[in-house]
Amino acid sequence: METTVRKRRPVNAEQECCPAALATPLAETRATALASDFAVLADPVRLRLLSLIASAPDGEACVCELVEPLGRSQPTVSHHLKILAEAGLIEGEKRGRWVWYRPVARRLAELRRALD
Amino acid sequence: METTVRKRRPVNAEQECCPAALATPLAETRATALASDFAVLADPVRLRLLSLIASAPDGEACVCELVEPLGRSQPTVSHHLKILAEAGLIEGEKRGRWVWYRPVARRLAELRRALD
DNA sequence: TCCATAGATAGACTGGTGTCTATTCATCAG
DNA sequence: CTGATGAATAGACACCAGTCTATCTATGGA
Repeated sequence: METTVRKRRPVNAEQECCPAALATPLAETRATALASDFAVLADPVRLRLLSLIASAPDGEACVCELVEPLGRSQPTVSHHLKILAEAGLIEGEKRGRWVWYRPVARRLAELRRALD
Repeated sequence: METTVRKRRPVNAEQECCPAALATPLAETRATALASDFAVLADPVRLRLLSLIASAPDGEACVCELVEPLGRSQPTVSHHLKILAEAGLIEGEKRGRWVWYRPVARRLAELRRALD
């Protein structure tokens, strides 16, 4: 598994990747992009999905493990996973009949930085 | 102005105020609350309002200064300010005919922490 | 080859949200 | 007291987003 040594970044990666968004007036385009990212997080099901995936044993979880604890239908869960993936907050990998999702730490750090 | 010495907190206030939300499976109630907070940030006008207020000379701005740069009607701006204030992300103070808004840093830090 | 199963897609329905105009409320100047 | 102005509220409208059921696609076992 190459999850941890993906690209070899220094510890202060967040400092170089993206500016603190609130320290200076946001341009409309950047505000729109940021808002789209936060909109992805603005749903309890997706937040729980993220937390379930991030806290899974190997840092990844298959869809079959996610449907039941969420209490939503399988298509609904699939729908939310797609939204998270399109936002780059998770990424999926198909292995056999199962798809395994894992969080994209860099993107989460990016959003965290935006609130500085 | 008592903005800076509001309650006297140590520097590591974020460590004690709220757990990292993604490190453990989120309970439904907490997920719902967090989602509501992110929903407030999921709008470009509100993000620009936050950035305008946070980057204003004295860390505060009156409504009259915000309407024009946003290109939205005064009631629309007022509407968004209300949403930000109800979420506790900003707070307003009426002085004379004007209302001055400033960011609530503690709340922003809280949300930042939630993405750990 | 055929069936069972994991997951994605399609389409419909409903509730919520951003925006506006019109109006009201509050504060100060004269 | 009265008029002007900064800000909030009310109500209407259009659009988007979350959920479901039904269906389709793909993979592996027998």
